[in-house]
Amino acid sequence: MPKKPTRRPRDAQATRALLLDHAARAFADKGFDGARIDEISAASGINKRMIYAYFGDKDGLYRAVLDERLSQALELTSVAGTGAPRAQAERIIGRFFDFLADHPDFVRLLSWEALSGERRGRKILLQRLEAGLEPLRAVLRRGVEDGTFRRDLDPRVVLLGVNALLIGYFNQRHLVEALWKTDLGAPSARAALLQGFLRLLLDGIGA
Amino acid sequence: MPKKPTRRPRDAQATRALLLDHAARAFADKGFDGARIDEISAASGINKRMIYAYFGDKDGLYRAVLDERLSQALELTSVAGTGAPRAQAERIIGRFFDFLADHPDFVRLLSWEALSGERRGRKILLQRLEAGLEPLRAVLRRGVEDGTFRRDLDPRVVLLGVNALLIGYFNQRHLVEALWKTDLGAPSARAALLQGFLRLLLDGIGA
Amino acid sequence: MPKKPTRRPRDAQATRALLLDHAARAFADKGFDGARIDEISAASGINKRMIYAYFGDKDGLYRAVLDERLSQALELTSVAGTGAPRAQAERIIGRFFDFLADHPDFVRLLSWEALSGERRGRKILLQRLEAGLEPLRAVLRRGVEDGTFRRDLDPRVVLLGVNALLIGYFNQRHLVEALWKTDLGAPSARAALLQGFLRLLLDGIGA
Amino acid sequence: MPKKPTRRPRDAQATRALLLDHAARAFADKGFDGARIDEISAASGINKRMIYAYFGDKDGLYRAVLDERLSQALELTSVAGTGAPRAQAERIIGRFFDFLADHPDFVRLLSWEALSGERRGRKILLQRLEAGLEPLRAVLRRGVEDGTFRRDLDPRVVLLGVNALLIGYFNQRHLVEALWKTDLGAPSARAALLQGFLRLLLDGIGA
DNA sequence: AATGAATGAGCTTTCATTCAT
DNA sequence: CATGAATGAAAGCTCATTCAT
Repeated sequence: MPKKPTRRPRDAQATRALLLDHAARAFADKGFDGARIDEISAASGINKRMIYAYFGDKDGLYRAVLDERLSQALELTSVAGTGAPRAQAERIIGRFFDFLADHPDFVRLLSWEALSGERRGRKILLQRLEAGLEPLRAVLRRGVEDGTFRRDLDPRVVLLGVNALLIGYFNQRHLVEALWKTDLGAPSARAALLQGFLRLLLDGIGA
Repeated sequence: MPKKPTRRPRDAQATRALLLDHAARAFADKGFDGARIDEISAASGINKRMIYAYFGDKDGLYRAVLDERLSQALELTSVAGTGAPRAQAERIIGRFFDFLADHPDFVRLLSWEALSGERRGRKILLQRLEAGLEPLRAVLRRGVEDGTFRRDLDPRVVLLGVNALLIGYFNQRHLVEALWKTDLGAPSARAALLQGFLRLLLDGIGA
Repeated sequence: MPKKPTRRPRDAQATRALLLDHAARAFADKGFDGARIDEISAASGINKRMIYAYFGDKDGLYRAVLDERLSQALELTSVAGTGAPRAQAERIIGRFFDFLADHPDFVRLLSWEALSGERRGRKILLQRLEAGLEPLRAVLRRGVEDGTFRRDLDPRVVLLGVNALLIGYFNQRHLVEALWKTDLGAPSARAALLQGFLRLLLDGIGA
Repeated sequence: MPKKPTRRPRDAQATRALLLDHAARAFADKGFDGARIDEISAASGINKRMIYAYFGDKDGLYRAVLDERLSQALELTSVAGTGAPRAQAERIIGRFFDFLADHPDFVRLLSWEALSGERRGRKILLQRLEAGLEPLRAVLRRGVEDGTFRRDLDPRVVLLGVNALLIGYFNQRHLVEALWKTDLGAPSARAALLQGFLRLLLDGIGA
């Protein structure tokens, strides 16, 4: 008789990663308070106990998810580019746009954290996010110096604007699609949208 | 025999309003899952049972809070203005800015709802919000027609931008203040910030 | 049709007392770590939740039990007597003996606490116990002065001895009975035992 | 390929002894229910699995600890002495006193067991303990016969008294020290205390 | 022989909700 | 109307124990 197929990975790294993955999904989906340890455990097929072995408690798991996703984000979005300020700014923002488009969980995670984080003293978030946009800040400064951009431009406001606009959009993407009655996932629509954002951010609305 | 020390509140309406108020604070603070019926009852000094009498259940209370706050918002921000498109756009956005600055609970409520809402089928939100910016849409259209604004301007993108930028900012206001090391509540700083937002939204970053 | 006989006391004081009672039994029986909240709740027929409402947590319940039982003990054993030191000492010790004999749970509670208490910083115990024997201390001092007792008598050692002997005995009563093959609960045996203890404590073993 | 970093301890006996040692400390410290297999394993640096290999389960480990410590105690306290009954009694009790003073873990182990033991059917304890004091019993009997001790002396009560007093004291030693505000570990204080105990046990309190 | 990952049962605690007064 | 005691379901977390390597 074949024994029960007790599938036990016995690979700590893999188990950890699997848990982290399902936890990310759960936290992104329902937030910290809404996510359920039991569900994460069941979904990943890994015993609940392991979560506590690896991450201490629910909060530890949450923190681990946040850290991991955040450093992944910073890594994938970091660009060191050359060229004219305007073109470079477009490239950086475009890169950020693409990353967010491809990582909806990350966007939601970020948004939950922004709302609930203060109470827990985990303000690292926006800081690191803006740090991730440091290259953009440099480009803006350079652009102001060489006259490409407005003299009175406040880079901080621009950074805030980029973050708010892009994250705000991707956060509500499905809702926006419903409102606009378009599928914004298709490559062409996506490109057009990015153009719209860039025009707004870079040129404003004036003629 | 001493009589029962039953203390009757003034009337049902007042009780309801009081509950709604404390519930709003709680939901704004910790979100739907994080808020506690017990805490709302304790904070408002009104018996838990009343919440169920008036609102049915936690979800009903939440919905009531949302409805009440949303209609209040629409009422307070509706502007029917005349004048040049540019000036009028500034006025509308400024009004929205002021409202959000003065109603931080509303901003948070909105954001929580945006994150958790889909599961509960309360998508009314952004819809009504954009409806509230309908005047701005009209102004934009007019401005495009008379050549004040860009030909290829997509009003929807602008509306999204206004919403995202302002709500995104006020949502993280304390964090942004910490990052920038300024108190953005003072009238002058507040006015300057609004100008910065308007410049970005209306003129972009170009020279 | 008669409804289910959901017996709900709805009497906070009674409920509290009932819980305290069953908790005392459980803690006395198995100690803090061995006692089970579920069992206490089931045995008393009161919902688990109430324990947390009244006592906060398991530790709070334990503390409440200890406090209540201890003050009861101090109350019941306090004697203000007159007469010759020797006779008075006998009466005080006899009273203590009787109390312990009649409250086996108290004895065990005390012993568990003595063992596990240090870690929790609840050393109040022996202190209060010796405080309860304060009258005996006074009698000893008086007896030393008037020559009834030894000059070099150390009252503290006697107090310790009384405590240790009596509590030590009642703690192991069943075991002692098995060893000695007698029933020490019967009135006559009990009186004889007390006499034995008094002789040992007061007269020692010498001829 | 690097080899597996398996570190083999010297031998099975040493491993067993090490485990027993740390287990004794843990059980003495927190009792059976309070002790943690994980902690014992971690403290001794020996894999948890070994505990199960050597002792079967937690209960087996506990029993092993108890047996080992108990036989060690009996061995170390056995005295075969000669001389006058009174002097000999003092020597036996003194020996017991010294042993308990030097083995605080043993004292606590004994006390935990006395409390929780019945349920587990390990009553051997006090039996063996009194057996250990068999020599004292013989001396007492001899003393009664030759008129050194009281006619009506009940040796069993004395044995109980010696046990209760000494174990009761060493069990609460730190607490007693705090109450009396003395360090009872210093040789002189220790000797004085023993004298006090002996006087109480042998001479009582009378003048 | 030895390791460390994995497990299931069961523990304490919390929560929205209801009932008796 | 109003109260606060009471409840069941389920949450987070812990433990002794076993399995695969």
